[in-house]
Amino acid sequence: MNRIRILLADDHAVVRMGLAALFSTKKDFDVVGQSKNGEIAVRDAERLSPDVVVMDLMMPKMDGIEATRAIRAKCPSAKVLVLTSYATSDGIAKALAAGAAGAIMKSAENTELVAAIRKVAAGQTFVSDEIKGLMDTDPPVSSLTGRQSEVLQSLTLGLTNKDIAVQLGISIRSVEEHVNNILEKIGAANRAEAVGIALRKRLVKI
Amino acid sequence: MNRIRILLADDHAVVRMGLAALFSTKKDFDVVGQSKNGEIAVRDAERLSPDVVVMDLMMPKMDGIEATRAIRAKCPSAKVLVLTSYATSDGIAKALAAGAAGAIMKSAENTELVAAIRKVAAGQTFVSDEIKGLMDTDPPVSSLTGRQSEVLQSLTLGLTNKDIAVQLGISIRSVEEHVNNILEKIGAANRAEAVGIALRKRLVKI
DNA sequence: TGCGCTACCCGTAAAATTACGGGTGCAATA
DNA sequence: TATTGCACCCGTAATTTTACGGGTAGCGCA
Repeated sequence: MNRIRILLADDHAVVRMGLAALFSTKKDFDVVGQSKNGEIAVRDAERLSPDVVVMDLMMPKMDGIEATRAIRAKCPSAKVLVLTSYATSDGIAKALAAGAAGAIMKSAENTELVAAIRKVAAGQTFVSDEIKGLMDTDPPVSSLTGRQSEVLQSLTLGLTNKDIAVQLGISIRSVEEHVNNILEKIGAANRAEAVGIALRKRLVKI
Repeated sequence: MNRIRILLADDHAVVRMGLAALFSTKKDFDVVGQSKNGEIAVRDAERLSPDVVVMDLMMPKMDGIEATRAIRAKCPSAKVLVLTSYATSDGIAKALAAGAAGAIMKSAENTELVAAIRKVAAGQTFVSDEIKGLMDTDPPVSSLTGRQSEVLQSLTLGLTNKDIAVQLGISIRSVEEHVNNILEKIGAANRAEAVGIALRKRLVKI
């Protein structure tokens, strides 16, 4: 019988233990490893070649999105199931674009989680209803350009346009244009709202 | 032998399972209940009179701080140990003010968590070094007045001073004063930074 | 009773932001 | 090759925010 080989990637030891405890009750599940950050997860995935990687999005060293991309590149047979505590449309969209096969929230019931693992292991995709609803009611922002992300990050730190111009070595007028483009793209009426949206949707590092 | 009666309050089933699995390996620990939100935790604490409540801060229905306050009021013999994934100085300070006996991060190692439980069960306080460091490097904001909290919340939503004046039924000039007081109190140079600080420090609901 | 705190009110002026208009050069790509 | 998108540049004007100054009234607490 072919058991599903599972790698757990989460920085919280209690979460890894909980997942391991849950999966140990399923005869067709085999937890082959646990990784406490993204970097280690990538190495462990190469070493252990699991069928499914259960991936937290917020981890130190390397976040779940980058780790997902790296794992999909290095061992394409490993499916990635994103397991997150705070889901944002943009985060999920990025994870799926990076090659994740599914996404589910940590608040999900055990049965749903087990079903999700089986589904992605079978090569199908699985996105929980809760997350689907989120993607519908709050569609992801069309992605920001590199410059826009830099400027948005600076906005959240309270830099004025002049500050940003000096920091980036461009004119104030250009910064104003970047800011206006950001406001339009993320649907903010002003820079304070832009900061609110950026942090709530995790468009920048918190 | 008096085992330590423990109630687990966390909205994530996997975390509750992980904690239960960990504590089941300790002969002096007895997990007597699990609650998936703050409201239920308060009821369960009354019903089960545990020695220690392991309390997540971010939960639906009622957050961990309110739940801590309610539990300390209704059954003072129950010690509360805060277990959080994203610690902020303000959140921890509020939890301790609400009567929590300790605080530790979810990224803590199992041994530290077990030690923390034993310590608060024995009537001592326990704040992990990581959280102590956070409180030192980033001391909590002197608490905002009710009006200031309202205004700060509106700032994060991108309302202009005029909008807020209409919403609260006061003059723009008064709103300006509230905003200035907020900026000074939380150490922000302008409203965009105020929004950034408010959301990063969880001074308002996310 | 006096003190401090909060919630309000008012005016003026400088600074910053936002909203319009107009451009060029460059790189990728269809 | 033509188009598109991005990063830049410039000007003007309205609006908003921020920084000063001043004030009153109510409330709890020492």
